[in-house]
Amino acid sequence: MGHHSCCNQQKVKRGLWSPEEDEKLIRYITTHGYGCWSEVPEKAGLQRCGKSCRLRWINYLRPDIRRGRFSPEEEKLIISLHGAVGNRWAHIASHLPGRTDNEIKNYWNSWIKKKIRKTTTTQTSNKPTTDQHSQFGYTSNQVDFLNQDLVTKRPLQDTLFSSPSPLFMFDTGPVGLEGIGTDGNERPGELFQESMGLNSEVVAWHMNQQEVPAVLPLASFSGGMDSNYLPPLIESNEGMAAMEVQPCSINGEREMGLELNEWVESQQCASFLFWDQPEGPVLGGEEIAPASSNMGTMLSPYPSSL
DNA sequence: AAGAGCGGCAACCGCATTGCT
DNA sequence: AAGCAATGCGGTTGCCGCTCT
Repeated sequence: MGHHSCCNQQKVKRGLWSPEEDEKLIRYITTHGYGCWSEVPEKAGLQRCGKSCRLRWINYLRPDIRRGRFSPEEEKLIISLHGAVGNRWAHIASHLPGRTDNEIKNYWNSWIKKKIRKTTTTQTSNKPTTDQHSQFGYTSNQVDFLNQDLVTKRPLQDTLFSSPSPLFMFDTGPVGLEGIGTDGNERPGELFQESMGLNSEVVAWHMNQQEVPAVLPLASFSGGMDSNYLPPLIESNEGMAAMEVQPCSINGEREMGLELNEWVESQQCASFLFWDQPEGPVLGGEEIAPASSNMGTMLSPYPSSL
């Protein structure tokens, strides 16, 4: 198609929407719905193409839209989901109620990249420290991964969703990975890098137990999922997106004295990101992220490089 | 004060996908 | 099965406001 059929009409207006146009579109959609977007402009008295109307409604005018700054929890969720599915903005947006793909895409392309570059610049001249990363809300392992993603543009979802291994594991325990590692000095970034060479993936979300009581059987995640699959999110009582959880044996393995990377390997896991740990120090006494979140610890997985 | 540079973001473009005939 | 139209999606553009010099 050279031209969009919906935009073939003459004198279609382009550019920013005026308040009057917005009002017309809102009035029409709220009374008639939007069964066929190509019919909307004419019926609503707008000199726009249907596609433009749809975009305007979905991204800015629909009543359940959520505007304003992204919360730390949303930001973390975006980064985590982006690591899992790549630039599939609509997919990511589906896990952030009220947010649009366009908004998330813009956010990623400006704010998050800027943060990462800023951190990377610092990193090149100085050995990274926990403080440097936590000033932006990222741990070193997150930054490492994101840098890699930005540089290589590797289509991560290909490896993630083609893996025969269990893709998702969940830990409802209040301490999760606390104490994993035998020397007491391991940093999350090092653990992350060490685990990058493995060939399978796992998603492990360690959620706050009080907020996320639901349990889903692990088997429901381990096979037959289509390429669009992500575990379902549920709403906590604070309005945050949270993932349903399933107990796993992290603590048990820790008690057996395994290093985390060994444990990861034994579980056919590839890599992890570590989010907030509001319970206090973890991983050998290191606080791995600023305790700014009340979301609980969230472990986000990334597929290993092949 | 003014203009150049930059970044954020709304909107567009083109391709992919879906659904209908 | 093929063709077409509508919709969905991600990449990109370009305007506008802010900051810097």
